[in-house]
Amino acid sequence: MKHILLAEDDFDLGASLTQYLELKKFEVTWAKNGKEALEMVADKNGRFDIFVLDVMMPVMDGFTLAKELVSTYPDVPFLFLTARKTKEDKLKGLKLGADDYIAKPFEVEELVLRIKNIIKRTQQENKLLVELENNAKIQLGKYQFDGKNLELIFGGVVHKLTEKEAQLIYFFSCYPNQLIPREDILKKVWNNTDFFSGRSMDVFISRVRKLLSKDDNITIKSIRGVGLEFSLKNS
Amino acid sequence: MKHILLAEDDFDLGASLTQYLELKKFEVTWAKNGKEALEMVADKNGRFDIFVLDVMMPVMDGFTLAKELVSTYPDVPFLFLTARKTKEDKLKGLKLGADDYIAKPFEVEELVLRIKNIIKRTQQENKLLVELENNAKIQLGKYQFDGKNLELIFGGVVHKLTEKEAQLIYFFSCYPNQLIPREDILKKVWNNTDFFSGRSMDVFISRVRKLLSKDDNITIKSIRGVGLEFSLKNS
DNA sequence: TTACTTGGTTAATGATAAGTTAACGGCTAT
DNA sequence: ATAGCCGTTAACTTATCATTAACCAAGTAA
Repeated sequence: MKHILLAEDDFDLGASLTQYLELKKFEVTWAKNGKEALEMVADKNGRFDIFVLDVMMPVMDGFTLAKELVSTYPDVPFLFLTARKTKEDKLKGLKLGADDYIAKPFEVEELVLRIKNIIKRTQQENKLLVELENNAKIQLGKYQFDGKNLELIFGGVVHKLTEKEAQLIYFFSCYPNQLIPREDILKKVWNNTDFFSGRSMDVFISRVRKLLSKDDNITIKSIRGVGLEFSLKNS
Repeated sequence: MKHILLAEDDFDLGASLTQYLELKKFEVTWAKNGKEALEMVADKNGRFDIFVLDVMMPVMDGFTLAKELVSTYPDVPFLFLTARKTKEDKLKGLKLGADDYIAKPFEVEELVLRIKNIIKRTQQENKLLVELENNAKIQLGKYQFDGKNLELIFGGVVHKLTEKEAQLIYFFSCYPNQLIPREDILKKVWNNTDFFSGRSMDVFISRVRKLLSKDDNITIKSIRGVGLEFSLKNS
């Protein structure tokens, strides 16, 4: 069962969210403010699958809370709930590394979807990471990708990769055949979503395309204004 | 069967780790604090394959425990579990010679992987060490390496090595044809990962390259920002 | 159409990691 | 003491690689 930490000061909203999420088979720990949240997380040594944080809370606000949390538990994904829908707020949230951002009022069903999505993604990434640690080479069409030794192998020929190239390829192979928002890649691989990182990413995508061009079944197509899709047709 | 000493005061975590590790066919001895751990290790004369130590424990903390353990059983690898993921802690751990460092919360699966990795590495190194202790010479391409007598022999000609040169060559020969992170070499050969040790290592790598340059099938190539690869083509 | 945006590609740039050689300084053994 | 050895530090050079810039092509809204 997935364990959610919910930090929400509003009693009504908190109670109904808790109830609904439990209905959806999540285990929910509900903290009424940031300080309480920190204590509850520490109690469990941070063993949560996701943190869901309200931005506006007394005692300690969501942003401050998030900052504390990431520093201690960098591997747990988190998303913000907020009444304000300003762009600055969103940016502030993303800068902290938030995995998502939902503006109140929202449909509970949508929150559940997003939570599920984030947890799924996180697990996906961990799964492949484990595979890599195990020395396993990942098969990408006719290529073999060895993320540990930074190698891309095609027909017995080994091509050395740089770290960033490898990271990007690794990230793509986590999400084959699905649309990946540019923002997500930037956050994960560049830890940064500014303009220049974006351009830098474009350069790397161009390179990776070239590196993987020997197999026609691998394509990286871009969806203007949204993101990229790494397709792997298995012929 | 590999034998793990687990020092962990948290009952829940300790119990679940023990259970999981046993499931993965490890023999687990679980100590609830540092003092108990020392006794248990002494009981078995230190015959463990790895020590897994929680940093924060009552009676005797993980760092103190580790210090005691390395002084008596320097050959057993160990890793730290810790809730805090501060840089100082990590550095403190590495200074003590820790082989790894896992921040809570972690996936149990990840812990298993790291444990396996460390044990594998240690065995790899021990295997060659035994080889050296016994018949004293390792074949490296056209060279013979005698780590015990600090000699490198090429075509009957004996070249005397210094201790560090020998250690480095020995370390490389443990991991032929794979990327070795700089940090790993520094930890093992220099017991230190600071800037100057790194530069010192560069000097030695340069020397070793020269020493081994008479056989074209031996190369030490560096992967910027990551590490080195000692390749041994057998022609 | 025009004006503007987004992304692709290539080349130039600059930061910094690594390579190399030499000088230094703490030991040890004489 | 002192000469020699050896690991470290320093100084300088070279190479690598992510970033930035510059220029293009394809989309999109007016």
